[in-house]
Amino acid sequence: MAGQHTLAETERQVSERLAHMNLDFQAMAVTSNLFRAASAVRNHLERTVLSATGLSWTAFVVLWVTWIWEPIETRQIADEGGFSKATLTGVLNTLEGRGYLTREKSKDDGRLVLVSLTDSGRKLMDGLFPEFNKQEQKISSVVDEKNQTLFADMLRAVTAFTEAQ
Amino acid sequence: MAGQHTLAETERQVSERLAHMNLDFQAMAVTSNLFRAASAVRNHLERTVLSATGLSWTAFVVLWVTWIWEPIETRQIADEGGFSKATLTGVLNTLEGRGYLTREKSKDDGRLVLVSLTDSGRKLMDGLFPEFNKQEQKISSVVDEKNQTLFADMLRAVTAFTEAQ
DNA sequence: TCGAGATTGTTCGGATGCGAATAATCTCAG
DNA sequence: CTGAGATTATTCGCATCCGAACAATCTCGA
Repeated sequence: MAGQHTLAETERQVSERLAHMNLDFQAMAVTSNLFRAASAVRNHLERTVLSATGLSWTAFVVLWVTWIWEPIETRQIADEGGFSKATLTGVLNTLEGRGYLTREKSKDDGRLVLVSLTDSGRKLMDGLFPEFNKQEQKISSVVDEKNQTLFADMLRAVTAFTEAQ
Repeated sequence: MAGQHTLAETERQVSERLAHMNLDFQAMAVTSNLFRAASAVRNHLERTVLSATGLSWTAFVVLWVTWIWEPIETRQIADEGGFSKATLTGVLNTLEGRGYLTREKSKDDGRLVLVSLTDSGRKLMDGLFPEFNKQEQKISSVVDEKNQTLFADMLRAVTAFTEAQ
């Protein structure tokens, strides 16, 4: 829940407190709502879809990326998922311990480690992702069908620009 | 950086691997780009604006919410910031230890704790937030001026719907 | 008034999360 | 061939993160 203040109340209070500072409130609204939305959706998906599996959000992302690209180099998982290599090492330990994936040294380059799903991990994702996608569909449906492409395009543009900085 | 695969390559690979599963790819694009964008922007702001201050992202959010609403109840900080009470306790310990804010028991309700910025904390935000907002402006500028309102509205709608679930 | 139930912040245990340092491996100019 | 520099995954220390259990406090019907 949004707590005591609605989004509108919060934005009113912000502009009141910061009125004298000559800021770009439009830009502030864009980024702050970006984080709010991402956080709300993540929390929702964790509670509705992930909690039953005992997977953390990051663990799910790791499994998902591996599911799509396996066998995949660890550095690419970290890139796709948006977290550090150090974080990934810990999550891979967790997921390997639960038998969802395996690590294997690359034969071409001894520095690299390749990650693949086990049968158990693949079975998990086969059952889990359709469920996950149903929730994605419900959430996305608040945006008009015709605007969804524009919405995704805007998000892509923000990502591309920011990563290029 | 986005790593070896562009956004387009990733989405192509996804639809190739999951073509047989009858999923809503439009919805998948919306949510996955939502997370990518939020993660990219957060990482960028951490590196460009926050790293010099030694503040974590969450610590900054706590300071920002307190800055806007002080004196503020801790439960509201957690609500506005989108993280748990348990997390907040730890971050408040850190920020209180650095002298940026103070905790005080509510006189009206002995269960509540009120948080306020110290002079040091207020001074920090006075200097830091305009810098932060400049980056927000740069990032938001990738979306047409006339579309920014629509963009923020879509994000607000996603948040409102998801939190109501 | 009073006590069962609700609410709040903290504590606890365990899993992320990151930057910096490290060891292993690869690259490529000389 | 070779060794200095680059690249990679891991380790380390520390700061988030969260759900669950907890103690303190409030509420409100009987």
